[in-house]
Amino acid sequence: MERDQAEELRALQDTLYFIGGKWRVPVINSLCNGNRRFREIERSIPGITTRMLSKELKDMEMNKLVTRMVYNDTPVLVEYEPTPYCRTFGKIIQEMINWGRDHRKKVIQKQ
Amino acid sequence: MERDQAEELRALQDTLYFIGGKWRVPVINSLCNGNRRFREIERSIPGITTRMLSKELKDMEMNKLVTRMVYNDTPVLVEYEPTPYCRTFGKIIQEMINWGRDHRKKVIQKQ
DNA sequence: TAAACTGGTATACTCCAGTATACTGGTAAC
DNA sequence: GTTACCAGTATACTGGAGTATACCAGTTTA
Repeated sequence: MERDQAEELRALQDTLYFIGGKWRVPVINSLCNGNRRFREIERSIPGITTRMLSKELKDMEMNKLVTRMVYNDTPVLVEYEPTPYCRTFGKIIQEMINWGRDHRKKVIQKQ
Repeated sequence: MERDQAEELRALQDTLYFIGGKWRVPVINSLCNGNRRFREIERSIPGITTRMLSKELKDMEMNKLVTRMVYNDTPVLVEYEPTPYCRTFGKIIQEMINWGRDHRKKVIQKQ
């Protein structure tokens, strides 16, 4: 049986669309690494602005990648919990980390 | 030994940067599927324009992801050959295809 | 009591990735 | 002789992703 290139391309493009911008994957990664609070996530991703993180988390909440939990202690405590669905990105992210690592090695080697 | 989150993030961001825009991954995928000629690649990726494909292939040539071969028959024949390095993306792409497929299933299921 | 933390929002701006469209010069098929 | 293929280039335009910066109200630390 022949592989359906069109179907594969669709699946691929769905994933790329879902990943979207510059910050989605790093945010997922941060959550999967155990970071939960807003400033904690922010600090774990150098370069991201509050605005972008805020947008990203809202978007991810709508897409059921993250659950926003508010605890009414004083001061109020907010935690972002990655959903099981969020964690299904794990393999892709791991492959990306591996590739990036090898790439860096290769670049250093060349110099 | 503790995992180095900063190092992992760097590797991840390197990969994301390398992937760059909307078309890099689909083009790599097309090449890895055996498409070689300009119009052939173009047709295999619905929605891409000649301009974007041209830019992408040039960029990929500079980054040693693709080799441009010109055969001086008449009419001139041009072929784009993916380098071994290009093929190292295979795992990431496969994981992306898998994820996209599962995602689609999940979405259809919900309706 | 001033500084620094929390979890964000508001406004303004910029730049370039991606789109749209037309065109070229040569070859080959109908 | 006109339509269609090949492998692209040229020009013009735009939307929105991402940046920069300031601000808020409350709390805790020095």
